[in-house]
Amino acid sequence: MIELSDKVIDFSRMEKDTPQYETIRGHYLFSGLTEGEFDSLAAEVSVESFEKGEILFHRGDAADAFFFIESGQVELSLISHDGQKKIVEVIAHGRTFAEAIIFMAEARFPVSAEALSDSVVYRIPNNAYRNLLQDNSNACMRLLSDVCYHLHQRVREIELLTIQNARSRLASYLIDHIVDVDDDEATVRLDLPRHVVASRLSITPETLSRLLRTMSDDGILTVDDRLVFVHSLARLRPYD
Amino acid sequence: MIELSDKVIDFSRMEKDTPQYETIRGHYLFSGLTEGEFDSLAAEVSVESFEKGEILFHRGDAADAFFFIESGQVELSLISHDGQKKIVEVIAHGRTFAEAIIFMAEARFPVSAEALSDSVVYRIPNNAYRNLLQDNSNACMRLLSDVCYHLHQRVREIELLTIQNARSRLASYLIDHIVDVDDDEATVRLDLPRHVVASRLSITPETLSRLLRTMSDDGILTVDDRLVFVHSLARLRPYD
DNA sequence: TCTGCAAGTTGACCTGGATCAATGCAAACC
DNA sequence: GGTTTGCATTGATCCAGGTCAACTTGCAGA
Repeated sequence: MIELSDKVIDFSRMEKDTPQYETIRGHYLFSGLTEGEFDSLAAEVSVESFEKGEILFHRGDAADAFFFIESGQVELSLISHDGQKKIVEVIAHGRTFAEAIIFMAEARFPVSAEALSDSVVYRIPNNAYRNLLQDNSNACMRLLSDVCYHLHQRVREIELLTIQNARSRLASYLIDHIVDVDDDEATVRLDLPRHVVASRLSITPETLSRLLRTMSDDGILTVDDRLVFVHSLARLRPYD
Repeated sequence: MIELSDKVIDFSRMEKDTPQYETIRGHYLFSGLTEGEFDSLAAEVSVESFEKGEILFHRGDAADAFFFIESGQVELSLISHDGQKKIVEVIAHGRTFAEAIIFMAEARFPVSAEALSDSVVYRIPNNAYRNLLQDNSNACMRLLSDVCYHLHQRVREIELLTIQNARSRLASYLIDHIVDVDDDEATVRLDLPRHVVASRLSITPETLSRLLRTMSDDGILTVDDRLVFVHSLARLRPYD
């Protein structure tokens, strides 16, 4: 980690009316806490900056904290012995990640995390947060439903990987990233570089390129850099 | 569901010193409850019997309860539009399933459940259990770590599906089902029919058969019905 | 004992998507 | 300006694993 000393703020003394404060305070993991609870937690939070490509942690590292992204993007990935990488998820501003390890006994990160762009994150110690939950069943329930949501997302991904092919997975991805719908047409914004999208879909960049090509040739959609105009949602998903 | 009336017991009046009572009481989701809490929960639990092949629920059904298996086996599966089925998990005696939906707002089962053999299950209403958690942070924490465990299992499965091939997945499966190790040798017991194992590994029965054949031809292992004798764990996993 | 019927095996063949390699192309740098 | 560097596209080829079909085996029921 590179300490950009002028950027690293002392979290516990953060002004309470800044947008940064508002964002994290509004996050569902913290919005249920009282002012006092949050302040005591804030005293233990540290702020860290990472340059694009820097590793926040490796899979298997001891996990004693989770993270909130103040700015930038972080990819969570799995890496095989022969160097292959699969991006499980990309987390951006205002979201937390690795919060599911708060409750693991012998906690180790199940994925690796790498900054996709220059990023600033808040590191929140598991202990500190866990102590707060001890007598705050409200926050406890929120965390439970958060973790359950993640669990279902993973089940959905397993479904996409096993009983759907690359073409269907791309269709699902496009539908998930629609920014505007008009009846059977839609506009999709790909917020990530092509090779990252490909990895999320567990395909190669070549296959992604070819799939978009053939869909485009078939008149189903038009690609303009990171914008995709879907002309027929019906034809995008033949089944369902 | 077939009501095998002579088998369906009134759970709330179950004798407290039966093995059935001991088993469910010892389950981590219930062991943290006081006698009184458990009794009030038991009043809402119903007992249901299913014959082999019967469906407990379909994916997408409204989910207002989770289950504890008293006897038999239940498969959790995903089914695609064209009828393909992928078995996500097989649950047997003494374990719960679908407990992760307790906290979903608009709760729907993310998978389908079917009895693999004749089974007796206890149906536990979400509401009843959730109410107990409200002021029992101990039980709450247990559930949290349970759900986190499942989440990590799913992440592990995604890893196996994306960055490992069929051969490696089978190796992992065999290693997970070892019943006895002796240095570099091991005995594995396959507790499920071949085609179920295949589905769990997201391969066809044909491929499973062929993989075992070639491993057997290579002298890595010997297959005797549902028993597999691994002669070299080292050669089973070339990497790792 | 015969007669399904479902599970498992084996062989022949096919195909979706990976791999390898060449090219384009834009931003970043000297 | 030119050069480097890294992502994206395209074509040619390959292969793991699926599909289809034939055959075997074991067992449940009449």
